[in-house]
Amino acid sequence: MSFTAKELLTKRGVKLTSQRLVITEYLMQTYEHPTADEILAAVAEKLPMALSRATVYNTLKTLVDAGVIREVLTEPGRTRYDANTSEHHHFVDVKSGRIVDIPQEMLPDIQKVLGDKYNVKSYTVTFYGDLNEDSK
Amino acid sequence: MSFTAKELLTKRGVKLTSQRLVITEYLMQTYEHPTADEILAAVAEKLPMALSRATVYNTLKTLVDAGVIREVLTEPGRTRYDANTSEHHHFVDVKSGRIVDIPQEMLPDIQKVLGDKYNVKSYTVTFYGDLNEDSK
DNA sequence: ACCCAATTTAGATTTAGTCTAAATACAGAC
DNA sequence: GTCTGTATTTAGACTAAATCTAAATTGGGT
Repeated sequence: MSFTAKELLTKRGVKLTSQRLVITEYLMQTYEHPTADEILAAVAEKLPMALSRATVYNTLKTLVDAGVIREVLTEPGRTRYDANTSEHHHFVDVKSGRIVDIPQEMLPDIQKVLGDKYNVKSYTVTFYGDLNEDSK
Repeated sequence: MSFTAKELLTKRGVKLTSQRLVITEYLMQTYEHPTADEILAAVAEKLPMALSRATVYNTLKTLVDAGVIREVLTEPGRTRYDANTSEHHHFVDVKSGRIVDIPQEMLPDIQKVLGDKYNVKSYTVTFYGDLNEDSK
């Protein structure tokens, strides 16, 4: 049901390296939708081995291409990453910047409403607003 | 019904300058969702006066803050701009990169479905897929 | 015409991301 | 286990997008 990072990479045909494993593991256990630099900082500090900026970017590209993670675009100029690859969307709390996952099932299916003219392969919905804290 | 750039800026409390006018006019007559650099290139070439990069960025920020234009985030690392401020969404043709406006009315209203926990102020839907060319 | 605040400007700076070429790691053949 | 070739990682140079700075310009109000 729920895969380890190692199983997931293998399943998706990504060769195992310690850098790829540790980046994937980090993304799987955070809900923070971190940027590449945040990933570098977080992973580098808990690692004995070195980890270069280029490797973080290379690895993120590899993982996105393999479908292991997704890019999240919610603000200008920064790309964030999300290990949740189930179909889902995002809610941005505009005060804190916190990004919360919104499962596909919470929304009506709008994939089909566009009709023949548009062959929709995927879509993302990004909500902006205030997250009601007491119902966290 | 349909405003001139000058009327729109005045209505929104943005002081008139020739740079602001010409950038707003350019955005109002294109459907290309251009980046800041594309705006600079397009506007600079048809202008007698100079126009600096900083002014383009300053002006775009001013116009976004005043609600005259919107930012469009469809791809990593590049911010695009759209003078269509009616509630609408975007379809990205993944082959050509062309971005097409999708009016709010084409979609079910998903503003309300999230319930009390989320106070949605705005949302954007971005579709990715193939645009069927013969029905253009 | 003068003044003051807002705007524009060139260019330096910052930040996100890419590229390059050398070093390292790893899987398969033996 | 060692060899060998390809893939991966690396440091650091580089590029591109956006911001900052401080000086020059503009333009409305008197």
